[in-house]
Amino acid sequence: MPAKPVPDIVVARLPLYLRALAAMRKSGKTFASSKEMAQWLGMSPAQIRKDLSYFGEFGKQGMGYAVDDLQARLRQILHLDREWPIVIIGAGRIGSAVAAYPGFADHGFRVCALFDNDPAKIGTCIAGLRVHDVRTLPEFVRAHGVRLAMLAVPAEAAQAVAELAVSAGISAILNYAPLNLALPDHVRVENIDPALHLQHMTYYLD
Amino acid sequence: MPAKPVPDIVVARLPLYLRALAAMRKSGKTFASSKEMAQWLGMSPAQIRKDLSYFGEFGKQGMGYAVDDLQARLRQILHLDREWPIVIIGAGRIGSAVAAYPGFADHGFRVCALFDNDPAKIGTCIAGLRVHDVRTLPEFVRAHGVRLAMLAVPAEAAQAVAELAVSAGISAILNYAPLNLALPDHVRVENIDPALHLQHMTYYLD
DNA sequence: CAGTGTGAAAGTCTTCACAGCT
DNA sequence: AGCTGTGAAGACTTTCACACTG
Repeated sequence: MPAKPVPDIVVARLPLYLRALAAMRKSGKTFASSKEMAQWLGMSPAQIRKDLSYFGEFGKQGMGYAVDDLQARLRQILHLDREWPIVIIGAGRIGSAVAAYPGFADHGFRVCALFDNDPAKIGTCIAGLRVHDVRTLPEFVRAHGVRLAMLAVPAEAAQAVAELAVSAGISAILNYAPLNLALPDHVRVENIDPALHLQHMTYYLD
Repeated sequence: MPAKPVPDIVVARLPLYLRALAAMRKSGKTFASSKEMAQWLGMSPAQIRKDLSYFGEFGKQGMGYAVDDLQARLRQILHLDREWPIVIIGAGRIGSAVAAYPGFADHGFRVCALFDNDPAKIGTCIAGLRVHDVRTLPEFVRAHGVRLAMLAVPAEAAQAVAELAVSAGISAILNYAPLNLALPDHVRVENIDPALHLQHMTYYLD
């Protein structure tokens, strides 16, 4: 759809717009201007308009954007107009916490299984989900057409497990392990590391 | 120390360098070149050199950087040469998971208390930590000189609780609630939202 | 008019490429 | 030879400012 290539940084902001729109909707608004959304999100109106303009002309002059409409368009653009199955690899503390987090289901992601290599965990249930042997991961991923994985294993194991996942068909990984995964270019990786954020913030203290 | 103002984006990468150095050290190296670190981190050597040059000349020509030395310098720069007490606000699923995560202590952060407003939780222990009444937060923060907080309350409550924390002396917040906190400029806020990352990645699927 | 969409300007960040040190 | 530190170039991002529209 986009005539010109869309910068990744712009794509990264679209989910924020979706979040702002959800808030607008909850407060009963049917139209939202770039200014209102910008205020809610703590960013500039111009940036929102420019970002959206990469994908089309969604606004009405003098009115702003129709909330429902823009929400639907953004969902299409982000491929959120369907349900995405996800697997969680690693059933330790982080994996369990992530599995129990309801915020994914709310956004159209369905966590459908956990994987671990610890025999003591395999076969048990965590947050209502069965823990499978990680060796059965490829089979499971292929059978269910899973594309997304959240990786919550110890750093030492992460690279090998990630490669296993990718070879089975996983093409996007949300990585909680504190290292850089080296994977083929066609695989998207995003990292989450709270410790990194804390270390960043202490720079500004004192 | 820095003669020229350091871009925030550069500060954000320093913890990554610390992580690379820890890995180098574990594998017994005493010197690390920008090239080696860059490879480990998946970035360019030039960027590492430029980033470090904001803070001084730490490298030895022809050798690279002395691992231990650079590690110590970066720790100083990031104010990680001390222990930082942290409070966690919100003892629900996320707060509990974060409290149990050992990764903070490993990096010099000491989680020292949890706060909640649910009478059923107050007084109990989670991950070995007492859950306090959130109304006693200001008192606690002042008494212990806490500057850092992790915020893990429902979105509706987040802004009010954040203001309470800031008025008590908190000056940096790691926010897990899915909204933009509006706080005075002197307060640093960083956000963690896994759902946002997933929504970002699905753009590139199919 | 209020508010979009957008070129052009300004600002920021990354990479290049090379002098200079060990 | 090998690698740092760094101006200058290049790439990317944000902001400005205004023509245009319902």
